[in-house]
Amino acid sequence: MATLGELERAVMDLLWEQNGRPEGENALTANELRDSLARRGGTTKDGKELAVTTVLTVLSRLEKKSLVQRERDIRPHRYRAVTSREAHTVELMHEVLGSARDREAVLAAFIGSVSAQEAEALRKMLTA
Amino acid sequence: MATLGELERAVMDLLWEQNGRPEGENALTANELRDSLARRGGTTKDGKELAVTTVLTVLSRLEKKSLVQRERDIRPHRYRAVTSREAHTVELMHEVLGSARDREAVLAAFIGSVSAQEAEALRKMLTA
DNA sequence: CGTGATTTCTACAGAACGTAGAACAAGTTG
DNA sequence: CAACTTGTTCTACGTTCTGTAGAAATCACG
Repeated sequence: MATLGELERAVMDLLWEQNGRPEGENALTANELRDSLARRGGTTKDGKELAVTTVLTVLSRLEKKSLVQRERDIRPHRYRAVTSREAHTVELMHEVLGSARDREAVLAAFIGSVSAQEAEALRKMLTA
Repeated sequence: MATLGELERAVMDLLWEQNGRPEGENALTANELRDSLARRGGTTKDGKELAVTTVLTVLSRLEKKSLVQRERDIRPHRYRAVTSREAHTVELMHEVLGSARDREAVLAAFIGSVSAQEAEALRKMLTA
């Protein structure tokens, strides 16, 4: 499955936060990401700041996974998330669901396992 | 995430298939599993049959992950899945959903992404 | 062309998983 | 009980994925 590592996840979170921001403002550079990560107490597991190359490596891997797209024409390359966080989550849910034989049975169990409020919200969405 | 490897998955699939079978009949031994895997063309990636120890190792790992429970008192230990395949899938879906900020947004997108039949089935479940 | 900023390559350590031999335990049989 | 047979546990190695980053190559600019 396309499950992300801790750092990859942190990077994606930052990129996803940029979603919705005006065009040209929604892409970050490796340095900006590195700084944001540091601020978030994110840093390294031991506490020191990450090296930019580390962030760049992660970004490359995320690009290979088609989760990130980068602007190569400008000099400090800028990176943006390809999809929204929600879309990505939904994709994962489908991946999971896809591994089931009886999809409806899973959906039924799933429905029965969400909170009452969420069930109600779902009902409205479906009957609307 | 508690994502399974290919072989672990294959083993779980076999164990899950035993679900619903009469008590005492729903647990398999390592050898039975090895044979079933071989029959399923499962075998090794190169084609030969798996060693029983391989299956046993995987079973141990699955036990550690609380996906499998084993009867230690009888001699050829017998293994059974702790939960149903559906329950497990639902659990995974929740894990995925848990990583979202806006759960309802995800649910909404999810609803919009399932087939019409499934949406209809969901609607019935929720309005029933 | 030299320098500083950026990116790409290469590398290594740790975890998870596939795979299995070696060693150990237990039940069976003469 | 000793020799066997069968099953289980230990230990180990190769691969892939992820975190982490230095070294080397590339760029833009004065």
